[in-house]
Amino acid sequence: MPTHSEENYLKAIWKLHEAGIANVSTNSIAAEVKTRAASVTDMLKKLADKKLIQYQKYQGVKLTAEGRRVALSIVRKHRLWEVFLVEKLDYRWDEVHEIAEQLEHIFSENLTDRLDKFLDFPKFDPHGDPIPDKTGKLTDAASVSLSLVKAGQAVVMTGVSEHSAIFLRYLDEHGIGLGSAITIEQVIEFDQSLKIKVNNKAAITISQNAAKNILVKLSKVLQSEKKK
Amino acid sequence: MPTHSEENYLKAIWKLHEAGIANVSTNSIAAEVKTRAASVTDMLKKLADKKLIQYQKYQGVKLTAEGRRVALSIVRKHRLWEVFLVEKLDYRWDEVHEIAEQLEHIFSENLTDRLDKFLDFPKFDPHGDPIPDKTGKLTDAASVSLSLVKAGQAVVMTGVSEHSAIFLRYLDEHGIGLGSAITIEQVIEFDQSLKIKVNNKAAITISQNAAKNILVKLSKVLQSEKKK
DNA sequence: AATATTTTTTAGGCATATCTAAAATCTATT
DNA sequence: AATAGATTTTAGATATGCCTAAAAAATATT
Repeated sequence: MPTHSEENYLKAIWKLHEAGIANVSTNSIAAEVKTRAASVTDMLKKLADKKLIQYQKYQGVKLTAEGRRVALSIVRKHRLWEVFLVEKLDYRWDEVHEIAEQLEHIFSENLTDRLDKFLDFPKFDPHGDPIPDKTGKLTDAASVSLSLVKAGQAVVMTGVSEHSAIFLRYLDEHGIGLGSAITIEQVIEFDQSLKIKVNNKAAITISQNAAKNILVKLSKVLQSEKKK
Repeated sequence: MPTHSEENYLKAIWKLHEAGIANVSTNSIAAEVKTRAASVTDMLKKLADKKLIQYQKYQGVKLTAEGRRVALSIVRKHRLWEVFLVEKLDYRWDEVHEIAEQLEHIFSENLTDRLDKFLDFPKFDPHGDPIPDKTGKLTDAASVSLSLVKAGQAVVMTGVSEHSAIFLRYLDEHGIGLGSAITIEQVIEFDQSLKIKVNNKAAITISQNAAKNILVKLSKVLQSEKKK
């Protein structure tokens, strides 16, 4: 049974890998788990001993099938608890991360399954991230960054790629949330900021930096998939 | 902030104290937390340094006010989560202990309060044990009105449900106080008044009205039933 | 290709929490 | 009051997980 710490490292490696890095570096892991590179090296040796990662000195790491399984079970729990916190305990989407970081380590597969059922088998967490199923499969959001969408296009918001509370509150303040219908009125040439309409209200302007971190879907297909 | 382990020790000491031991012994703690006496001694030193217990070598331990506060917050969380597991996730009352042992360490006072509200402020956990409120107060589970006890039963007085000076003086005059051992000799059919012995002195008679306002716990039977 | 810079690893510590074995202390009995 | 037995504490290890500082290796720059 992996320790909390081991689980955190596996999750971090999974996240980084998910972000597109094939061989995850020691430093990037250190940044992700908020520790020092030396501590990461220590842990990598242990995880390699336990066959949860493939690791060769100076060459970065990859999850093994078993390591990936563990990582996904943590991600599954994290995201399910986030749904619980928001839907049942009325937390806002920018408040749930720290608590879910603790809850994700609660061990009982049966508990996870019952929670899943209690929440009516949600497919996405409050930030639009997909929740792995029991077997580790995850529905691909197939979303694209709002910053890549052309003027005139109508899209639906499906998620965020930046999860900080500050950013989430920024979105709240601008009336932007999961499922929001967004129309791009204009892409300002000078700084690539966007003039957009959210749910057909008065147009607002958001920076390119903000747009980069907003994930959207071009069609309206998502509406049926999304169960709130 | 106490560690998980410190919290477990404080909870164990609280439990043992609750069971009637004034100065809790090292061995009894070792049995409760399932570890060795030497490990307990180590931890007792640490807890004493942190002023969570009063500890003198070879003399047993007592919780300080702060230690009790911590212990009760753990007990509160444990029992609230047990209610959640049984009422929301359909667990049976004999299945919830291990999972609640993990959940009780989740830290967020706000989460605890929201959970409490979500569960509609339960007073007892699925085993009938009282749930401490935010301030650490707990309703005594075992307490029932003396007027509901059958003839022949031996009980111990635990409280009153009527706080007037007149009533309290009445109790004083009859030698009835917290901790008094009361035996019901006879329930008089005509007016439901009770013939009782207090601390094995000569039998006295009290009215049904008085009996109604005296809270007692059944001294033997209930204790064993409680830990099913 | 040689050197400078960055990244990663090693070496050596520290704190937590546990253990066994032995010593110290308390308690109960004769 | 002396001693046998039980309890508790100390001493000395072990494992986890973190740290800093220095060495080693990889990468970038000239």
